[in-house]
Amino acid sequence: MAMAEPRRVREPRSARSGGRAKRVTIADVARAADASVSTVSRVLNGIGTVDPVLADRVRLAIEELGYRPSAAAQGLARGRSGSIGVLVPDLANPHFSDLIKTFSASARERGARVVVMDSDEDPGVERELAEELMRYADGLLLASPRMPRQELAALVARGVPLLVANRQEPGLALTSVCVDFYQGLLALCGHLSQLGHRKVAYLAGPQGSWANKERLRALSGARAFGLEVTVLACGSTTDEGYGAGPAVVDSAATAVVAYNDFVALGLLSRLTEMGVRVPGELSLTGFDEIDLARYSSPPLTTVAVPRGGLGRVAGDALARLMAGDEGIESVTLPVELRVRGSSGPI
Amino acid sequence: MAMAEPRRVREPRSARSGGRAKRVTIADVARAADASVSTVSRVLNGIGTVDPVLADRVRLAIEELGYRPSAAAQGLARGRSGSIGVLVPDLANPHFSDLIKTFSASARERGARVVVMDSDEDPGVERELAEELMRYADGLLLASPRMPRQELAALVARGVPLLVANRQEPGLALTSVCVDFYQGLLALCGHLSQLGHRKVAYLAGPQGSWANKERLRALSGARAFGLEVTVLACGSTTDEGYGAGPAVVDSAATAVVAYNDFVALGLLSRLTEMGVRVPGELSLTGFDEIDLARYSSPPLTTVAVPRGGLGRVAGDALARLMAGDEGIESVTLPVELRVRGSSGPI
DNA sequence: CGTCGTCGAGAAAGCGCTCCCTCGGGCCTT
DNA sequence: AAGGCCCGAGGGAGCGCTTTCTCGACGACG
Repeated sequence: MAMAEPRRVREPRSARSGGRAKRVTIADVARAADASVSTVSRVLNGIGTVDPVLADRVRLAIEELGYRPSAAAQGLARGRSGSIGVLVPDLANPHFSDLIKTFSASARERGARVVVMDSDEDPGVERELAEELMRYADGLLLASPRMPRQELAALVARGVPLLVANRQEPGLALTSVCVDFYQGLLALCGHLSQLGHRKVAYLAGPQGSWANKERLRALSGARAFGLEVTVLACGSTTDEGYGAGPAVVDSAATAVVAYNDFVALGLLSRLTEMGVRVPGELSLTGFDEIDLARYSSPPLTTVAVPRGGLGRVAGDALARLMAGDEGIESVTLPVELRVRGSSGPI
Repeated sequence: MAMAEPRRVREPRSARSGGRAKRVTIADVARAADASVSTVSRVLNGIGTVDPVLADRVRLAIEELGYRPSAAAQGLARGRSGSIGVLVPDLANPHFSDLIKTFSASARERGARVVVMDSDEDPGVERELAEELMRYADGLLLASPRMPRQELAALVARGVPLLVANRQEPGLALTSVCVDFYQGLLALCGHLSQLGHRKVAYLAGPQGSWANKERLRALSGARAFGLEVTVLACGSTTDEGYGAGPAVVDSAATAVVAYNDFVALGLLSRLTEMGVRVPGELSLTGFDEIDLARYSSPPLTTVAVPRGGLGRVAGDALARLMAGDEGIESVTLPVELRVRGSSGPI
C-alpha cells in the first residue's frame, strides 16, 4: 500500500509556532559535540567522570550554541525547583525589602532563587498566595504573616519546608525567626522611666501584627517601671504618625513610644508644626532604626533591629529545614537600644 | 527460564526516597474521579467542554486529595514558566522596591509570578544574573541596569522579551520605560533660577547610572537659566549626603541640587548641625519625593516621580512584548515639581 | 592467557503535565 | 433509514532534563 506512512503526522512544535527562535536543547549540544545527552548532562553537573577531551568539546559546544538548560525541565527531572518562595505583607516597607535582600543573597549562595509575593497587608489572601508559592518553590518563608493560626497550621500540614519570620504560634510545630521586639520595647521603657517619665503614650501598630502584640506585652510588663501607658490607635506609616499629633498632645503624656520610626518621624514633624518642643516638652522614641533616624532633628531615640541579620538567619534556618533537618529551633534575635536626642528628662 | 522477569528492576522514586509524602499527581486525581488525565487537565484549565457531572467529580477529587499542579511540569509542557524575572541594583532602595511591588501586582493580574534578583549595585554581575533569570522566566525587566551597552545588546539578542526601566540606549532596539529625569531637573533649575539663584551645586549620584547622566544633561541645559553649576561627587545615600556638607559650604553656592531625597535629607541634617540655615542661607532640593520629604524641617522641595506608575506601565509594556507585540514604543513618564520650604529666594 | 574489575559513555525510562488526535455515540439531515 | 456531524472523553506523544542501568574496552591479577 502506498499509505504506509508513519502514524504521527503533526509537525514538531518548533515548526508550528511560527518561526520563533527555537530553544537550544541538551540534545543539540550533544549532537554538536558528538557526544551523548547523558555525557552533556554529566559535564553540566560535574557528576561522574568524563574524559577531559570530550568534556572540553561539550563545553565548547555549549558556548557556541549559547545553550542554557531549561529550568522547568531540570525542575521536573530533579523533583525540585531550586526556588524559594517569600511572602511579605508589603514589599515597599523597608523592613521587608531589607529582609528579602539579605535572604535572597543567602539563597543565592546556596544556588537558589527567590520568588516574591506581596499580600498587600491583606491577611485574607495570604493563604492563597502561600499555596501558590508552594507550587513554585521548594521552601517557603512567611514574613510577619497575619493569617489566623488555623490557616498557618494548614500550610504547615502541606509538608513543604516552612519558615516564619516575626511571628510565633506556640504549639504549632513551626520554626520561626523573630526579632526580640519584647526586649526592645522593654529597654525603651526602662530608658524613659529612668529619665523620670511616668505617663507614656503608645502609638499602636497594625492590628493583628505579632510585632504589635509583643510591644503591647512589653508595655504591660512595663508597669514594673512604674509607667502608666495610654494606647493610641495609629498604624505603621509616616502619615499616620503625623495624624496622631493632636491625640498625643491631648493624652497629656510626657513621652511617646511610637510603633516604629516612620510613625515617630511623622509625629515629630507634626509636633514641630504645633510648636511642641522635643524632647523639652515631650520625649519621643521610635523602633527599627531606619537610616534617617539619625538625621532628624532631634535625632531619634530608637531600637536597632538586625536588619540584614534576619534575612541571613532565616536563610540558614530554611536551608537546614529544606535539607531535612527536623529539629531546627526557633531563633530570637537580640536588639539594641539607641539613645539619641529625641528623648530627654521630664 | 525462571528469570523471565521484566528488565526494569529499580523501584519508583517515591519508594526510594525514604517515605517522604509523595506528590499527588494529576493521574491520582484522574483515578480518584474515575476520569482520564486529559479530562482532569481540561477541568483544571477550563478548556473545551466537560460534562458538568464529571467536572464536579474531578473538582471534588482535587479538593479531597489536595492536588496542586506542579509548576515545573506545566512549565515544561506549556513551554513557558509563567514567571517574569526582575533585576534591580538594590532591593533595599525604595525606588526599586516600589517598582517591584507594583510590577508584581500587575504581573499577578496577568497570572504571572515574579522572580527577583539583586545585583547589589555591581554592574559586573548584572549580565550573569540576567541570563540566569532568563532560564526561569518568560520575560525580563531590567531596572536601571548599569551594564555596558554591549552586554545589554547581547541580552537582547537572546530573544527573550526584555524591558528596561530607566535607561535608554539609542540604536539598540530595546523597549524602555523611563522617568523623565531630564524635565524634572530642568523644572528644578527653573525654580531655583526664578528665586534668583545663580551659583548652584549639584551632588552627583552613582557613576554610570542613566538617572545621573540625565540630570547632568539637564544641568548643562540649565545654562539657559543663567545657572552656574558646580558638580560635586556624592552618591545616593543619606550618609553620603551628610558627608557632603562641608564640600557644599565650601562651594559657595546659594542652592544645592541633590541627586535624590535621601542625599538631600542627609545634607539637611549636616547643615542643621553646622548652623547653616535652610533656606535662609542655602536652598536645597531633592528628587524622587520619598514619603519623608514632606516631613523634614523645612519640608523638602523635590520632584515627584510616578512611583507605582513605573511598575504598572512596565507591567503593561512587558505583557505586550511577551504577547509578541513587536512595535512597542518606549515610554517616558512625566514628573512633577513639588515646591516646599527648603528652597527660597536668595 | 583467561577472567574479573574499573571506568567512561550511551541508551532509555521516567518526572507531571498539555494538547493533538482518535474514537464512539447521539442527533440531525436528506 | 442511512449517512454525516458534532461533541464529549480517552489515548498517548512529546516538553527537556536527570539518572539509573547496561555495555564495551582496557588493565591488572592469578
